[in-house]
Amino acid sequence: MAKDSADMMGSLFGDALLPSRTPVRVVPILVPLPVPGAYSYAVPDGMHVEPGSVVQVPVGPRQLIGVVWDGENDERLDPKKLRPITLVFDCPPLSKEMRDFVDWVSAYTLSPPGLVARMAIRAPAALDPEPMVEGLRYLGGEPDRLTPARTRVLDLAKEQDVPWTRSGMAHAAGVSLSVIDGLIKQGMFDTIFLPPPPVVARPEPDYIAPRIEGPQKEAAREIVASIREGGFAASLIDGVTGSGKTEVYFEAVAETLRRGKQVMILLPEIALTPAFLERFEQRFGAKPAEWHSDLSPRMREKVWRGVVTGEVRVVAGARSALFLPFEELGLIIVDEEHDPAYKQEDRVFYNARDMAVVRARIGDFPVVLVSATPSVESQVNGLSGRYNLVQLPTRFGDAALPDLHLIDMRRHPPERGGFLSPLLLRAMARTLEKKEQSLLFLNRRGYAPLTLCRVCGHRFQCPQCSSWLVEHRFRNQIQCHQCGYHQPTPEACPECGTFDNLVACGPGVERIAEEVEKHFPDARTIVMSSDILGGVKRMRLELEAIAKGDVDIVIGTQLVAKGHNFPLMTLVGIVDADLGLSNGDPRAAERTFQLLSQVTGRAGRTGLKSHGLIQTFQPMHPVMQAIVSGDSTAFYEREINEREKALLPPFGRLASLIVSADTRADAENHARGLRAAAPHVSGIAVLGPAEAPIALVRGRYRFRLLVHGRRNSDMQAFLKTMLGNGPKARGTVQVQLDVDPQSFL
DNA sequence: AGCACGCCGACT
DNA sequence: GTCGGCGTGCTC
Repeated sequence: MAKDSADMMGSLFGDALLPSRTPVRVVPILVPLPVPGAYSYAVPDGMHVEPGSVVQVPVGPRQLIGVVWDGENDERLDPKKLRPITLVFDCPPLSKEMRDFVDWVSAYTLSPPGLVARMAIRAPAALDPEPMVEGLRYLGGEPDRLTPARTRVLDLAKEQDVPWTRSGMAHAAGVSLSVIDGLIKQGMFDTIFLPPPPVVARPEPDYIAPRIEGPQKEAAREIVASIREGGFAASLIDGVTGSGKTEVYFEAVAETLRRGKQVMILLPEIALTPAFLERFEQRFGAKPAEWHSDLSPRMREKVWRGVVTGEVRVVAGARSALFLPFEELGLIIVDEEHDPAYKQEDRVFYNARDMAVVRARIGDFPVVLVSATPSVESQVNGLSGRYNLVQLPTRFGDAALPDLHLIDMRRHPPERGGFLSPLLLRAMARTLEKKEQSLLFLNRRGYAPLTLCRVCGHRFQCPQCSSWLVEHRFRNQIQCHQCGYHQPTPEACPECGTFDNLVACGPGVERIAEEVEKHFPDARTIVMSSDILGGVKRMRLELEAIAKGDVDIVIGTQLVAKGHNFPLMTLVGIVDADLGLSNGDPRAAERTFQLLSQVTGRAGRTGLKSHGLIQTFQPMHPVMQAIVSGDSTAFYEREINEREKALLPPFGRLASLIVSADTRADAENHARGLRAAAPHVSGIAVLGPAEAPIALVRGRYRFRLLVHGRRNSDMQAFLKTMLGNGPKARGTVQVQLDVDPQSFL
């Protein structure tokens, strides 16, 4: 085939003579800006780019990192006027799979594709190859004077003829760096450049035989079988705390590694503890690579690079790990599937759990969701057979579920001024006598949630957001838990000026601690809440102290519910189990169920008999019943029905739009604006954050409307494209056509 | 996102 | 008269 004439001319006369005859190659590039699509750039002569290439391009006055994308360029742009790509980074291009995933997430979340793509290339310096490491090679020969230190170094170098680093060798030989430097000066060593060491060692699937038996083994077999079968499959492991869920999914990890594929384990940030990494190491002989927000830039870069090149086989990470551009991903695990931390709610709004399922579908490999208390939507998927439901109803080994009882606070009220029922206090006393540990849980920081003036009735309210100010006695402050506002605790009422008449209403953990100290002055008591001073370091020490048995009574907020194990804990008391049930969140019951399950699950891992006492004013409430009976079936059934009821008329099946926002109130406000702006839309359903997922699961609605964003023009654009030209509307919204994830599966 | 421009009210 | 608040538009 003859070359085209321009090319022939180019080779005859040199390209420089005929610049205008060479057609400008133009490629679409996603830039990290909130614009609806790709920008077009010219590819300079001699530069090689392909879809997925990571490049630097000029945008206005600055240089940004972008990704060469698929698809057409905007023909309205004159190719000759386009700005050229500045440079191509030396790293593998994003795979087609990854690009499809970015496009899908962008369409589904109605987020600009460039902002989604940015999440996949968020390891800034990683885009240049890692610098080589300087190594030393022994050349042979003897130095002029042989000292004992020098002998040790040379013996080591002769014994292990491998490249050493300066500091590595000094350390191994037990000498100082100057000894090594002296030998280098004498020409004993040659400096060579070595490829950088791997971030983490390779995990071995068969490092040890799995320690699982009975139902765990059966569950693992089931999941491993689905991996062997190949292709997409979604499973939900629903197992009580301590049932060995982790060991079960480790078998899925092992099988995937045996098949030469990479694995991603997603965890809520809080669960990425050293304990988890060690557990992984015990099974696989090496730690997984970590990925979370407070990774050092250097480490972030190494892991990112290891993932694209395929050197890293397993990543354990928080939700942002979902966008790591794996070379050959073969399995995603989403542990603590129900955890709200999987929701990202800035810039790009997404739930990493849902997007993990999508990524697995696109890559055609399995995904495993794991939880002791699955979210209602995953439960629906499990029950309907869309997900393969794997249940682990019993604890593993010698761990027994604690014996749980409700304390009806109407029949067993605390003494005046107190919050702990005599029944709970008695159980605590018995536990102390046996030299065992108790945990009191109250999900409320500070001393008291409300302060008022006995004389004039003034209530302390936040000047910025109008929620009550919470008294914190440790810090001598009153704080707003909504916006962070705080001031010193006042001594006089600002309204009537009266001194010493301010009264604290209701309990916080600090106040419970005060009550416990009154009843058990000799017990070693500790409060664990996110606002104790001393940060992570102090917390780690305190957890150690608890594990060693140096503490008798722990009083804590949510913080104690997650992750940590308290091996000596035999009594758990829930101070106010009803807290959180009546805050207007349609997800309140579900969240309370999850929290209470987690907290009561903290006890009883020892084999010692353990108890849980739950103080409630509503003993018949479905959450309380589900918790004490250990049977959540009826609870989930009811939750699903409740959510469905919320979807019935006035809009029901006729609704063509769903307005959903962070709170139901926000959604209502936005919907009001929309109804006024677009009276011809047949139905606008207003859903709180909780109902929207169910609506999608049931496939009732064709559109979803996410109400976010800040510009009037977003609203206008929406009205124009989706509703036709309605009257001008005020308000700020961002809108997207919804692609039902379930129809995609 | 960042930045520039333009329009109005509060001031040295 | 200016400074600076924010609402709006633009970036291939």
